Amino acid sequence: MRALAEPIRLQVVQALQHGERCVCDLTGDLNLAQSKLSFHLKVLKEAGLIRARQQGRWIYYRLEPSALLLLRDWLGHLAAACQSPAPPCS
Amino acid sequence: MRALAEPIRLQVVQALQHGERCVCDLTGDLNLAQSKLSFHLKVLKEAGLIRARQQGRWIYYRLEPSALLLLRDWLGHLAAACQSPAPPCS
DNA sequence: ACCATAGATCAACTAGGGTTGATCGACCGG
DNA sequence: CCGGTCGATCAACCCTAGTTGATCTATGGT
Repeated sequence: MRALAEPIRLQVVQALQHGERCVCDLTGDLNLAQSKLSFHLKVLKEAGLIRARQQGRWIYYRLEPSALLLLRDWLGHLAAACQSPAPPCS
Repeated sequence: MRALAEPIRLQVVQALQHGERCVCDLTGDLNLAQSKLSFHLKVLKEAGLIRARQQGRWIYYRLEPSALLLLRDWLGHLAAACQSPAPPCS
C-alpha cells in the first residue's frame, strides 16, 4: 500500500495498465528525470507490484496482477463485514 | 491510497473491520496516544474511508464500504488488462 | 454551577522518504 | 575495442507527514 501512495508511482502504474512499457518510453510519457523514475520503479518492484524483463539493451516493466488481486480481495473482505453495530462503550 | 499507506492507519482500519468502535476503545486496543489516534482518524475521515457518528459523549467510527469498493474495483480493473505485449521500443 | 472525561486542535519538533545531479555498469553497433 | 546509450546507484539536500505535549471544546453526571 505504501508503494501506491506516491502520486508519481500511481502514474507509473496507470501507464502500465495496458501492458508492458520500456523505461525510455516511460520517462518520455511521464516527463520524468531518469533518476527519479528509476527510483520509483525500484520501490514498486520491491513491493511486488511490477516485474522487470530485460531484452537486449532495454528493460521492460509490467504490472504483476497477483499483487493487485491480493489487495483487491483484501479491500473486498474489509468492505464485507464492517457494518455490524457498535459494542456498548463503558 | 495515501491514507492507507500509514501502518497505524492500517491498524485502525483493521480494528474497524468487524464494525463500529468508539475512540476510547480504539486507544486501548491499539495502545496509542489519544492525540495520535485522533490525527489518524482525521486523515482517514478526510479520505472518505471512515465515518464518524456522535452519540452522547462518545464518538463511534465505522468503515465506509463505498470507498473501499471503489478502490477494490480500480485494482481489479488494473489487473484485468495489464498483460498485453510490449510495444516495440525504438 | 461545577467538575470530570471524550475527543479535537494547535505549535514545535523530528525523521523518513523523495528529489537532484553525478557517477557507474551493462549492452550493443560500428 | 571503443564510444554511445539505457538504466541503476549513490550522496547530499529538502520537505512533507507523523509525533508529542499542551490546550480547548463539548457533553454529561452530581
